[in-house]
Amino acid sequence: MTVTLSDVAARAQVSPATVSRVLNGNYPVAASTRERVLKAVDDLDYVLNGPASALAAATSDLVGVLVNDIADPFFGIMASAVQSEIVGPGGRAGGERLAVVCNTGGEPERELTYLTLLQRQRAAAVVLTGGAIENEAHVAAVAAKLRRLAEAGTRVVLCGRPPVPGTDAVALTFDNRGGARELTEHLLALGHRRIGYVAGPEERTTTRHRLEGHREALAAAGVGESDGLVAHGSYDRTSGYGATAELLCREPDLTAVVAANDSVALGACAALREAGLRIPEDVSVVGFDDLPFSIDAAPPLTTFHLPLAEAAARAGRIAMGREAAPKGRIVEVRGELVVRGSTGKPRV
Amino acid sequence: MTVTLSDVAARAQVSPATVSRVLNGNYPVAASTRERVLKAVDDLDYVLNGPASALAAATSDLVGVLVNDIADPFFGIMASAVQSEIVGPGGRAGGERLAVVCNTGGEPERELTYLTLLQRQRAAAVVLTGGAIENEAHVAAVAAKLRRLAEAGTRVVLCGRPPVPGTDAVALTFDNRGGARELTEHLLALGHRRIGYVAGPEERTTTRHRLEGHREALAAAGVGESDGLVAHGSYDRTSGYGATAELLCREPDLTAVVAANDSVALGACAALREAGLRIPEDVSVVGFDDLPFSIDAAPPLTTFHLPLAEAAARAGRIAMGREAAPKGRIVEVRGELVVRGSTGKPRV
DNA sequence: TCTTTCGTAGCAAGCGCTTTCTACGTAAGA
DNA sequence: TCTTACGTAGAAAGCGCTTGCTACGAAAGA
Repeated sequence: MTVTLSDVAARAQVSPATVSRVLNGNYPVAASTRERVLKAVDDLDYVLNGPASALAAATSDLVGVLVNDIADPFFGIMASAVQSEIVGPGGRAGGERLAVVCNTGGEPERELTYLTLLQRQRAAAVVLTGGAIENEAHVAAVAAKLRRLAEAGTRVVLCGRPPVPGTDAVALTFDNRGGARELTEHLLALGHRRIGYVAGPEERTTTRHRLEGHREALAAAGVGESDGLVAHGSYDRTSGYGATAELLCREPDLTAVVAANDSVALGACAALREAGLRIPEDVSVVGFDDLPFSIDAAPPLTTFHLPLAEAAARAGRIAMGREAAPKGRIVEVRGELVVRGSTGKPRV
Repeated sequence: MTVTLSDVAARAQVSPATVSRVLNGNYPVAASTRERVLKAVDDLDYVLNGPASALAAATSDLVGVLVNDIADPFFGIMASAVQSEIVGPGGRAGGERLAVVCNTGGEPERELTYLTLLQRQRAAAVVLTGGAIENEAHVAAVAAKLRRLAEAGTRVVLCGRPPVPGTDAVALTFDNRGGARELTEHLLALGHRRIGYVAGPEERTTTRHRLEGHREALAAAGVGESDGLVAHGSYDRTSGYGATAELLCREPDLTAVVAANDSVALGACAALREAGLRIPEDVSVVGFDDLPFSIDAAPPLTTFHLPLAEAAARAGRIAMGREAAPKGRIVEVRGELVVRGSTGKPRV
């Protein structure tokens, strides 16, 4: 019923082997023969059977991309960049690779499940994005999985995620700690002393690193930090809104809020505004990531720019073997402080 | 080297057939046997070979999702929703399906290429999101491809995309025309008469429908529309910025701008503000889609809310056969006008 | 007691492709 | 002229799984 290789072979009056070789272009075939085959392919509207091909050749053209939440532009941008780099070998028509995007929702089990599913598909490569979950058992499980994948020939690259000890997965990390430090230093330089911090979910490397950077800056400036000034939440706007309202309750006279990321910052702004506070006259706010929308916020967000697309593109290229892995297999991607309208001197 | 079914079979002292049946759970196996098999699977850390399984069973657990741009939350939200609904049959552990997200960039060839790639993978289903390209040849080519896919047993669902004649693909369409009409009616009701329109790219159904809705409203109100008031661009912020600046040049005294979508509206706001105009005191702005960030814009955007996640989730369920297709195979998803701070009465 | 039925398990034939190895004709070297 | 080499094509053996069919013992019905 569906057209197979041998149907094409029959029509072109050659053996199936020859058709396969024409299609893969990895073996010399006389021009006239090739043409005949190509014509037959066209006539019959033949499409290769991927699974059969993958089985026989023991390779696949699937590339997995693990993200926490594809609806979040932070991950969308990276997924997009990875995808644009995973073109197939030789650039042959139709020879492209397919990106399998897996939404883990930040849940450990789903992360492992998807890794197994990708292993089952014999994925050519896997790119893991976003911060990792900090849980000994889970980290060990992930390490084991990544080792298995690597053994099976799947290239593993981490993007914006800390290295996984015990594996030789390439890691492109983000300077979360340094970025947070710069952001807080910026606020301190403006004269702020009572600085609230709306953190991301606990047990996440990204959350911890950013919070650590913040604390480093405070400590370096000799500013004490009361526990009352840190609230945890998730990485979305709603959470930023709620956490900020709570912070405001605990410490009505804070003059600045450091948010875990830009979305959270937007939520924080909304909460602040609702409390009758102006930004930045009454309270300064900073985000993190510099997602596209942060420039359009009211006021535009001071934040820490992360070159997400560039980093992910590089991760994609490394995953495809089109770029050498950095020496040491680990490299930190630099970000940059972007000062916009959401920060200013504290009210007196 | 890698563990195969028969390795497991050997260890569990059963035939490969039995192992397969335990794993698929589609054939009675004695509890004691099953247990033995499961233990062997666990001991050997066995992972099924997806391609082999797909070949033998002539089915796959891949679901394609075509999007224009996964970095755009409009598509990210839909992709996420589809993905959350494509769980496998019976909810068996590891029995989940994988979402293959294909970024077409709105290019016709890439759309076809990806469709072919998904056909090659024998995808279980394909969900096409976003507006379609209006080009006779392309539409015909897509229709042919969708027919082929359907023949091969791949379920095809369109989400936010007009039906494709000549196929029986289920279509969940968005009310782009009606939404645009409501938006413009809202502006007209406020008293606006000189309304600029920043349209999306040409040859796109979404662009055309929204523009038509806008014109319908103008016509119904007896307001003439000069060509000078419409500018085309892409669906992003930058484009909205540029097009608005241009519009402002051509018609300095316009009092409202209708944008093709929220991102474009944000760009429009930026251009307006740079021209020294206040929103909405001097110029009102409306977006479309009601993406999460539009509530945080300055000022919050009046826009037309599209239930993207709900629609895409439904599309996913229909694609998986977990929900019956709507009768007629076509249904229009309703949206809703959301009035926020970016619109007001025109200046006098 | 003899058959029928049921519950389990194995055999073996593929699924559609890739690839090694072999074969064959012709051009080049001796 | 005879060999060697080369370029090209085919035969056939799998790749690792699924599944229709057969087989066989035990329970149930006659």
